Amino acid sequence: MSLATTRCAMSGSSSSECARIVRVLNGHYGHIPWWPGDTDEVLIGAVLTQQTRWENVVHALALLKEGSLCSVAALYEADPVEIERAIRCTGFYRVKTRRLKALATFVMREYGSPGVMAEFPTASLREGLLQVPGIGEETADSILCFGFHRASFVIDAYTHHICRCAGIPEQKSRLKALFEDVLPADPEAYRQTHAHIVEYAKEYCGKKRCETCILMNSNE
DNA sequence: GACCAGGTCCTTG
DNA sequence: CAAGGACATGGT
Repeated sequence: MSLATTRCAMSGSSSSECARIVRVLNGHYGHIPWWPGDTDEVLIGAVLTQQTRWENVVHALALLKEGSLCSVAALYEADPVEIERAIRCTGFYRVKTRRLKALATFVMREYGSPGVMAEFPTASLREGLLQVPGIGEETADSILCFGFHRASFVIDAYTHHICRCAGIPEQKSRLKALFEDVLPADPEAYRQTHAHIVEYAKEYCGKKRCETCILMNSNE
């Protein structure tokens, strides 16, 4: 990539820095496919990907499909042992099985199906999801953003990390509001921006040190 | 063998 | 409220 590596003094507001991150990453990556798949798959994958590599999640989803367990309705009825066996490769498989059961129970009892859920407003869904044990802010927003195509921005460890590199020391809760204030209303922009951030972080940010946040510290 | 991965919850100080 | 630990397998 032919980007300046000179670091510049951080003089902009957090809001304009946020906008800059969105703009720079979009210019760098353009449109990239991210988390395709139906709503059921996103609901399940959102739990499985907690603190876990996506490749392992893909494998688990394939195993769930083989056992006809890759749907909220199926998980609702399934024997936990069967679920555990399929998702073992994602780690934390006992907790995650409990969380999937809790999520499936919530969806089936409160709505009847993910399809019916889609008729409800974002705020209502978010409030409900956060009541489910094992569904925190990031998982809830992932479900809303990628499963129901809502404009609810996902703040994960990567986003927090990159913002810190860019001189935005805000807390995660505050970051969500910052991005949502800067992004256009189009849910697709929310999806793409999150995708860009994750791709960027995985590609350039080392574990311990982060002298690699080149884009964030460049002049454009 | 050490260290980390697209978190969340519970316990402590 | 911040910090630390538990949950667990798989890749580097």
